[in-house]
Amino acid sequence: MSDSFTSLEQSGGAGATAPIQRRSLHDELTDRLRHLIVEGDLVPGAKVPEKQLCERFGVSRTPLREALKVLASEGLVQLRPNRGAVVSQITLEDLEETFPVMGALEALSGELACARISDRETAAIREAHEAMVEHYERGELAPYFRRNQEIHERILQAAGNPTLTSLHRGLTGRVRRARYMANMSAERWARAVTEHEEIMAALEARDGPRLSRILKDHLANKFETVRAALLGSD
Amino acid sequence: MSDSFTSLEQSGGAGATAPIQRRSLHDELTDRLRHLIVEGDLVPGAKVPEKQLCERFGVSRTPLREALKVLASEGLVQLRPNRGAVVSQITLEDLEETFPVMGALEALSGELACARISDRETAAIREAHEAMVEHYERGELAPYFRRNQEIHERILQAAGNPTLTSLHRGLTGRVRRARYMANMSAERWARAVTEHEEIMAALEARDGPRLSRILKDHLANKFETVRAALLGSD
DNA sequence: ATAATGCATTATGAATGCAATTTGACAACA
DNA sequence: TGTTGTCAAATTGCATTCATAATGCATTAT
Repeated sequence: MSDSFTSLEQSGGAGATAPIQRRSLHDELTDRLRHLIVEGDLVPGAKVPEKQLCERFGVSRTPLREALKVLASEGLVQLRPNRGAVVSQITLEDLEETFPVMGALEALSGELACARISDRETAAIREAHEAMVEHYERGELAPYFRRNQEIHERILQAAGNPTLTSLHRGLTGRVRRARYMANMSAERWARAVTEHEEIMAALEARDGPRLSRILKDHLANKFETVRAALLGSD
Repeated sequence: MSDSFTSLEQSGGAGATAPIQRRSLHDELTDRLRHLIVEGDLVPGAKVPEKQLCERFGVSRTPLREALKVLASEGLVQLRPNRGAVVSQITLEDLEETFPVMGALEALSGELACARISDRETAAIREAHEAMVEHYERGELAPYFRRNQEIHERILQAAGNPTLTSLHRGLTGRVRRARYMANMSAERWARAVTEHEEIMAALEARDGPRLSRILKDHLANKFETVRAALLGSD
């Protein structure tokens, strides 16, 4: 039996024998709602009437409410007893406490990644890095941002620590709604690219402590940018 | 009207006019279930039939299911579509990835705490520390453990970063079920107490980087103990 | 005119009901 | 003997229903 399974596994190729994924409604809903919130389609502070969302998604209230509970535990919405859910506001204070934590997590990811990453993956990240630099030189903000994000995600991935990845993802979701990157000054942008060069160097040298420090500083700088943008716009 | 309210406030005494706290069932249930799991009353790997729990708590399935969703998002239970929930197993691999993350978080908490803690709170922690040492000298494991936990929680608290506290709490919950501290050797115990002396010293000196490093190492050592216990018992 | 009160409407919290899926047992068959 | 197929019981996922609290509005009193 183990044999037949193995042969199946081999002949079928990657994923062919993976369990067909039949997602439950509440699971699907959770993802969709999270997406709506993270991408800003549901504005912070807005009430989230259950009925309206039910009609929007064509489901009953039960799975929707289950999804809301999960999102509440992630901090994306707030549930006020008997008074419904609101999309969480993200305040400067929130960011002030979120960034150091993300910094600590990214620092750890750098440390772990250096210890475990393969040459192959390093090369892949290098590739993403070059692409990102090109976008920078052309002044293409959105593609730059995507590549940037990809690099950080790949480092996280290379750390090989799902718990770490998951916590980081949660914080990213909270913060992403505050996309003030558009306000990024030319100087800050140049500086960020420089920092990324350093990140690549440390990664390719497998210098964990150094990468760790750079990532932490990188995030701290990023926060300063965001803070400046926030204070400036108010 | 403001007058009468004020007088009510004053005559009623503390809390008499405070909003009566009405927790929703699912919220209460979430806490209770979490407690059952963290404290090991529900053994890892065990199935969690909804009906049985409903009878146990005297509620219907709706709030119970909502609670399970939340616990699943915390990683305490696993939900298998159409197949119910099981209490998550905690494997050595899980611990191996959880501890470094906790280490990073505690390190950050040390850093932040040193920057913000008051003399008053430092003194309170010192008090807890002395009490813990006494329990150690008397060989009272359980009270020792409680004090130990109290100290780490107070440092977390002193860091003044709810996000950090919350993430840490989540990980603690996962790990606490693996209470192999009873297997702690005399040497390890002595070493742990020494480390706590160092923690106190660094905290009282407001030496953030040093406290940070000590906490990280402290946790790494703790993990080694747990790992040894795990490997030994299998 | 303004503020307070009572009522109707609406939304949320929880329970129940129903369809679909899984599970376990037992029989048929190679 | 071991495998496969079928079916009943149990369990889960979701929709619906009922109960309770919150909200909006009209009325009334000051």
